[in-house]
Amino acid sequence: MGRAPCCDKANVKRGPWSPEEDATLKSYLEAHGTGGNWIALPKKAGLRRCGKSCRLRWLNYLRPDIKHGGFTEDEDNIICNLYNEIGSRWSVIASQLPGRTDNDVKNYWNTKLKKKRLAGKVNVANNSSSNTMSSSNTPALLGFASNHPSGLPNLDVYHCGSSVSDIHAFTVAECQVIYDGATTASVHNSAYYPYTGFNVIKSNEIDVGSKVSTSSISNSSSISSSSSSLAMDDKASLLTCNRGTLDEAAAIMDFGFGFPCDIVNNGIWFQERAQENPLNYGGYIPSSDFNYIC
DNA sequence: AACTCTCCCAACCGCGCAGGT
DNA sequence: TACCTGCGCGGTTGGGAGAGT
Repeated sequence: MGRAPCCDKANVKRGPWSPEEDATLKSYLEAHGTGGNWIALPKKAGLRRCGKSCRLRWLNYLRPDIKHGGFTEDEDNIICNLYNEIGSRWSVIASQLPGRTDNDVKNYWNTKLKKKRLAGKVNVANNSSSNTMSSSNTPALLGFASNHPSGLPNLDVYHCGSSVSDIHAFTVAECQVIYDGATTASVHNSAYYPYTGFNVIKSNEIDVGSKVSTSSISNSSSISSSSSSLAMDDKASLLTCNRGTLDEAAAIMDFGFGFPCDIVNNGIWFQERAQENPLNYGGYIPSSDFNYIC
């Protein structure tokens, strides 16, 4: 026996929505919300539509924060980079593009971007030498903006150049970690990590000895081990802080070569974070969401 | 002008999952 | 534990619009 239909298809209208239906649905939702039940909604709103159809119409078209119109080049690049990383998880990709829906992104990919990408007209972050890091840049520290909805804590802080596009390899001597000391203990349990002020830990307070085996992770690309920078080779070098509760959480990660994060256009892609919280944020954080501290 | 082809996107479909009973 | 129901997701389709002949 097949699955029961979600509604009585003989008695619901299908096909394109009329302006009157749009207005009815919109005014009902603005006045009453969904009530947590899309299936019952059309009857309450006086619409001869399937609940799923109402939901789709609202989410993909009527919502006030929907952005209609063409995609920007930045959006193209974000989509391509995320597609490279996670494939066709359109809802995850769309969550990184404010105002865009998964349907929008999916349609755009299938009709335009796939071809554009094949033609080589979209920048895609990869492990090539284009991400070569220079250690001669002015050191800077980079932390997440306060209350970032990704839940990523401020105490994951990264050493970089003067801008995201200028992130470079850090040397052991340059290592610093900044963290929010006040709420460290709750970081793993809190979706929102309140900023209450940074502390700075000098490099001599960091345990540089620990390495994390990446045997369960696909081989990452090699970073030169001959420089004074941290070498990754086939391991991920994490500098864990050895101060109490920060021991687990505070880490400096190396950049740009696949694991654990990549610089992508206008932001940074966190492979591990994507796995932790794939449904909502996908591990991509745009550069505008970072604080810069020199 | 008429017809055909291609592109685009709104909408539909069915499945997997989560939550409730 | 099993079943039911609703939600959310990704894949697919249908038809309108515009381009090409």
